[in-house]
Amino acid sequence: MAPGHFPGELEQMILLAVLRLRDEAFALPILRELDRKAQRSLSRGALYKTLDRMESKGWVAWTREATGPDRGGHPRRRFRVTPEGVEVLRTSREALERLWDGLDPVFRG
Amino acid sequence: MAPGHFPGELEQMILLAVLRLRDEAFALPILRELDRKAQRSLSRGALYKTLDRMESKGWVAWTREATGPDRGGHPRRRFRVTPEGVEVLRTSREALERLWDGLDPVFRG
DNA sequence: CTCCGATGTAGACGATGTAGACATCGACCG
DNA sequence: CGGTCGATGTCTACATCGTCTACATCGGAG
Repeated sequence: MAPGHFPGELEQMILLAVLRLRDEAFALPILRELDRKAQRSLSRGALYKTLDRMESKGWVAWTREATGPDRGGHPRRRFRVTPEGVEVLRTSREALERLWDGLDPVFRG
Repeated sequence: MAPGHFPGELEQMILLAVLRLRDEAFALPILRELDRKAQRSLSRGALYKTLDRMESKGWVAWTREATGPDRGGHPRRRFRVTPEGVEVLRTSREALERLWDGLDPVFRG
């Protein structure tokens, strides 16, 4: 998209969580990953909303997985990051990287 | 503040630009730094709005610098990041760091 | 006096972040 | 069979963030 288009703070983290989970990127696992790795807890509604918005921007895509192993219920959605999604993530990371670069180490923690 | 409180994408970059500029953190220099280091261009209005919001959250503070060296005009505002601001920046960076950690190098660029 | 450049401020609005209520569908338990 | 529970999804409403354009100020240059 537009070169100056950066993903939001939450979008970034969700994109990363989906990448990390590879073929296990379903809603609940994503929530758990965010909570464990980033101390970032949010509701399912918030997650789906963001995921849907990113889908319309072409950063993620998904497929319905017909009913899980044993548990019944709605077919769940398996998410994946598109090449465009990887690209905006990379762009964002590089920008942050350059801004942190050279900063007094006392700020890094 | 609240443990789950992360700075927005733009807030993060502005905080970093202010840190980088040390005692030269005035509006225009911040805009230039963002543009050069992060290819992130925005209007002055957008910058001030964000800076003001961060002030009310206690992440930045500023002082009026009585008229510059020679140029006349309004006294300009010199910004600085507060300890709280440094803290949220650090938290955010660490979260992102952990999410990127271990990801296939092909995603990093 | 007027125009200009460096600043700041105000107002409006679209985009992002977030929660909570509500709906489905099997499994399991009387 | 009816009720409850857990894993899922969907929808609505709202708060916060990101952004621009227009407007106001104040010296210096013409």
